[in-house]
This record gives sequence, C-alpha cells and structure tokens, in this order.
Amino acid sequence: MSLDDRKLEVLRAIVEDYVATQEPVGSKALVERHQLGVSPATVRNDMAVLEEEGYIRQPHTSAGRVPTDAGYRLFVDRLSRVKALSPAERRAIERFLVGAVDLDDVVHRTVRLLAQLTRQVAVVQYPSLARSAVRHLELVPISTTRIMLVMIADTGRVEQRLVELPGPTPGDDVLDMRRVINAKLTGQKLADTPPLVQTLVDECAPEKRTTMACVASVLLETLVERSEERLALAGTANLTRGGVLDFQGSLRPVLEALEEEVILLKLIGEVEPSTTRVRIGDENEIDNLRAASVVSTGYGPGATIVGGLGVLGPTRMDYPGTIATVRAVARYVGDLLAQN
Amino acid sequence: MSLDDRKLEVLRAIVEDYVATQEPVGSKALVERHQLGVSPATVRNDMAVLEEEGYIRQPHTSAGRVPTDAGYRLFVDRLSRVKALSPAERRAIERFLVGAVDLDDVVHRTVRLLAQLTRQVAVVQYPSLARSAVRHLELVPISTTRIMLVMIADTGRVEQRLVELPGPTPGDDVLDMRRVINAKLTGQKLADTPPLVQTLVDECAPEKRTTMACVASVLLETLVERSEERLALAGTANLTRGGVLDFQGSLRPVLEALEEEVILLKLIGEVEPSTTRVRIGDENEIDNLRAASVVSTGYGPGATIVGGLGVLGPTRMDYPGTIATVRAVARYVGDLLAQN
DNA sequence: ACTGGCACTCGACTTCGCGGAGTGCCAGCT
DNA sequence: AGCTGGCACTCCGCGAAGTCGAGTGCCAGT
Repeated sequence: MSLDDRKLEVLRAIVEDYVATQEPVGSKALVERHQLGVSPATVRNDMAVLEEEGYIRQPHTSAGRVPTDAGYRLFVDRLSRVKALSPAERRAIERFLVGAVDLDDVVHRTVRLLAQLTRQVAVVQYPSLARSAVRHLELVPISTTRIMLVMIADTGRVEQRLVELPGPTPGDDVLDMRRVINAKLTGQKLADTPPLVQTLVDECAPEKRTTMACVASVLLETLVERSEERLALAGTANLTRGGVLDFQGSLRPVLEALEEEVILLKLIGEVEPSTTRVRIGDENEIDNLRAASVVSTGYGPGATIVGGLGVLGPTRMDYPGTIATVRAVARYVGDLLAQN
Repeated sequence: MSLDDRKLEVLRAIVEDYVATQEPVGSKALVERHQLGVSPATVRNDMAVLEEEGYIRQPHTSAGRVPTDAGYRLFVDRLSRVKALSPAERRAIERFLVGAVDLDDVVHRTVRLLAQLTRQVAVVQYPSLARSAVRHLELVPISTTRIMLVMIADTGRVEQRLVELPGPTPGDDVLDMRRVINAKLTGQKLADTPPLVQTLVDECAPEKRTTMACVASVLLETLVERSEERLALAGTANLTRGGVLDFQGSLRPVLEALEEEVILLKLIGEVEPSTTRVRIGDENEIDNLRAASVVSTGYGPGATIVGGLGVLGPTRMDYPGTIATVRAVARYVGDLLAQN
C-alpha cells in the first residue's frame, strides 16, 4: 500500500496546520480547516498509514499528529510550491540593500534583512577568498623593518597582514617588490597563486631573496591558509520565538553551535551551483542541531558563486516561504555584487 | 539604626551563598556555612534590618533571602576584594593571546577568552577610530574612474572604501594625491583630521580640485562618520547557564539587546581611564537588560585607552572574580597592542 | 544584646479525579 | 472496495486537596 494523492494531501494539511499553530493536529480539526471532502474517520485511516510509513507521529497516544523530519522532507520535496514573494517583501529587500557602501556593509545589511524577513537566525558568508581573484596587492611601509601587506580581491574583500622583514629595507625595494608581485598575481584566482608565489622568490635577485621570501610566506598565509572565511550572524533572538516548544526546550546546544564558525561554514558554505539546500532536523550532521533546519544557498555575481547564505530555525518552519526569501535575497545580493 | 559590621558580614555571606547556589538563603544555612559566631535568630534580626534597608528581599514569605540590586551594589563597593587571578588563569590568558597575527585575530581571541574565563557573554570593542591616529593612507587604482582608499590606523585597524571619481584620472595623479594626503594626515589623530582634509582641497591645483574633493569626501566619511565602531561578541550560549532562573525566564530581551551594536557600545564603549565599571541590574539604562549586570573596562597600549571590553551576565554573578578577569584581560590586550 | 523555643506561613511537590480531545476499530452503507 | 458514523478507550492537562518542610517573626529568658 503506497501513498495516494489524498494521503499526501493529508500530510500537507498536517504540516501546514502544525507550522501555523504549533499544536499537534487531529483528524477532526483537519477536515474542518481543509476541504478534504472526506470524513474524519477516513482521515484517521490515512493518518495511520502515514504514521506507519514514518512521516508523522503522535507525541503520545490520543494526541494529534506531528510531522516527523521525514514528513517535512516529503513536504518540501513534493508537496510545496515555492511561494512568490509579496511586493512588500521585494520592496523591503531593495530598500534594505540600496545604499550599502562597501562589502562589510552589504554583508551586514543582508544578514539583518534575512533575519528580519524570515524571523529566524540568518548567516551570511563573506565572499570566499578561494573563489576570488586578486585585484591588487599593496605593500605599505610601516617602519624600516615592517610592512603591511594589503590584498584587495575582486569580490571587494580586503585582507591585511603585517610582515616583519629580516632587516632594514629601503622604500625603493618595497616598491620594487610591489611591482613584481602585482605583475605576477593581479587577476589570478587565489587558488592558483601558490606556485606563482614560489616563482616570485625564485626569480628574485639573490641579495633580496630573503626579504622576498619573508613577504612570500605571509602572502601565502594571507591568500590561502589564513582565517580564510568570515561570517556574519543575526537574529539569534528569533530562536526564542515559539517559546520553549521548539528545540525541545533548550537553546543551549543551538547557541553553542552558532558560536562555532567552522560549523556555520559547514552549514552554509557547502553550496552547489544554483541549488537551494534544505537540511531538516536529523539530516544535519551536527548533533547540536538535530532539532533545527537549515535553508541555504549560494550567491554571487551572475551565475558564479562566491559564498553562501542561509537561515536556521526550528524544524517546524515555513519552508516554502523561507526558501523563497533566501533565494530572493541571494539573487539581490548577487546583483549588487555584479555592479562592482 | 545603621549597618554595623556584622550586618554587612551577613550581607556578604548572603551574596556569596546565593551566587554559589542560586537558591534563596536562610538563616540556618548561613550560620552553618559561615563562621558568624552567632545564632540563627540573631542573623534573622539582622536580615530583617537588611531587608528594611532594601539590600535583600524575600521572593515570598517563608523563603530565604535574595540580594537586591542595591545589595549587590553594596557588596561590590564595600564588601568584596578583587580576587587575585589563579596562575592557571594567567597562563590561560597568555596562551590564548600569544600567536595572534593581526588585530582581527587579537580581538577575536580576546572575546572568546573572556567568554570562556568568565563563563558569560563577552564583548570587545575594536580600537576606536576616534582615539586612533593615521599611520598611512593608500590609494589603489581599481579602474580609471575608481580607486580604493585604504586607511591604516596606528592601532592596527584598517578601513577601506571605494571612491568613484568624477572622470578618468591618470595613475600619476593618483600617486600625487596619495603623496599629498599622506604628508598632511599621517600621524594625525583622526579626531583632528576634518579641517586638514578641507585644506587638502583648498590647496589643490584647480584642475584637479573636483577629483580631490571626491576623495576628500569619502576620506571624511571613512575617518569620522563611518561605521566608526566595530564589535566582537562571544559566549551567548552562556546565557543559558543557570537554566530558566536568571533573566526571569526569558532570554529574548537580552538576545535582542545583544544584537544592537549601538546598545553594546553604550555598555562597554563609555570608559573612563583605568576604571572598571560595574552596572548592576536596574542601573542599566537599557530596559532589556534590567535583569543583567555588565562589567566593563577600557584597554589600550600603556595608559591610553583605545577601546572598551567587558562581559554581561545575570545580576547573580561572581563580581570579584569577573572584575578581576576583565581587568586582567584588558591589561594583557593593552600590552599586546603596545608591542605593535 | 544575644539565644532557644514556638507557632505560623506559604511555596513545592504529590495525589486524585475529572473532562475532553483524539484515537482505533468495527459494522454498515454506497 | 472504500468511506462513514458510532463507540469504547487512552491519556494528557488541569484544578482541588493534602502533606511536608524550610524559613520566618516574635517573645521570654539569660
């Protein structure tokens, strides 16, 4: 016995009602609120099957039904159509993002916008260095034995690092290095730079080699190894929405997970092109987030992806709405980046 | 009738026990756990007076006593001695901060360290631009009509902004501007720069004046108006410690307050030289934080202060320990900054 | 000025009983 | 077959009632 259309319809109704009311939903209430055209008894039979198959469950005997993670999954995959955004939402997005002056600003506005629209926790990854190219490298002398290395990526990200030189170095030498380095690296994908940096040292005049080696090593750190990824987070207060009910009464593990950048990156950083990814409850690999769902997607100028963004909330969330919002925001941000 | 020494001793005992156990403390338990040398009945009389004076209160008749905000205040001001840090804590601080590679890194490590040591929410303000001086200004051509302005402050902070030029501008002109601007501004306190920026435009050759004006306006924004202050936050998960008891059961307002940078800046940004400031419960001006206490102090190289840092927790917190930790961390960070 | 004793208060926790929402199952209907 | 109405059953939620005990305030005595 498989799931015919009506059973799916029942599942959808259960999910929608439960998301709306946050209370287990019973057969009677279901037929009253939806035009299913059958009696409660029939619905009960369907429910029994759905429960058998693992899509819904009862918190206890003689309570209504609640969707399981699998139930939400089925709902998301086959029963929901992505909602169109309301004009009001579109306007909100535009108004919010217009007037951002630099990358930091864009990211901060975006993350707050997402949190506000979805009423959940929002995460935005800064454009990944790994997916960026070098726009310019600058060496700024700070003292005779120290220079500051500033890298500007085509995504607008700027990274800087202090370089301790092995000995006093005249300003002209610094300018020289700057010229050589830029000639070699400007326009290159960061991922491709490591071998090029090596050739920088090799091709350097012997008497300047130790200095160049110094700069090169910091350069490598900055370009590839370093705190590569950055994140912005907003809307943690939204976790308290819905009282103690969501997250089985303990925000603790969730808050802890949100403090770990590595975890967040796992959640929203692993993006395939033009997909919106939905992870529901148990599908999350992080134990602390078994009671949460994550909707994430990639963003970037045009079709390329330079980073991820998404939201995290209780499994009991409005998936169609959230997915629509996340996608829309990602697209707007991408357009914004394309303008630079 | 005023507060003699024993009454103060009783208050101290109440605060210490309540902080430790999180339960209202009664007269019997008090004499058992502390060597007060008097009977419970005597303590009860003292308690009655302390309650009269507003330093403690009963959650309900026939429960033990709990300190009021005023009680904590008295405790902090007159009854507690700042604890010395344990060697383990000192080591932890050093180990944590050693190896920071740049300012971002320092701030992030510091905030996590503070959160971990105090087991509370930690906030660290980036060195304030208003208190910094210009170390160097760099103009990086991005295209013929766009340059990137990078400012490096003596505190290690780096700010960048994109400048849209009114028309195509040769690279030499950019270099010229860079030289002029640096000559004028390097070493200046940011607070002093606005009039100097104006003279930059005035003294500029007429044909380059519109370009320079463009740069100058962005420069002004960057130096003074712009998102001037930045913050790092960590340890929000610590709010859930102590269960539903602290913050009268609702984290919501606290989390909301923590999302507002402006509020956080108010809390830890207003620092007088070399004072540790303690705001207890109602003393906070922000309504959302009436159930919280904030311990904050300034930090900076040597005696100067470039920013603030602190922690936020329930009014029921270990004040002596927290104060000691906050101070120690601030000092270490200051030393670290002094080395650059 | 402190102490021991004592009556009293009142919240925390347990038990009990009830009502009701919701179920599963079955016999009957279309 | 598939759906429906009816019915007995389960079990949660909630309020009432009762008990327990920590803690208090007060007072008389040292």
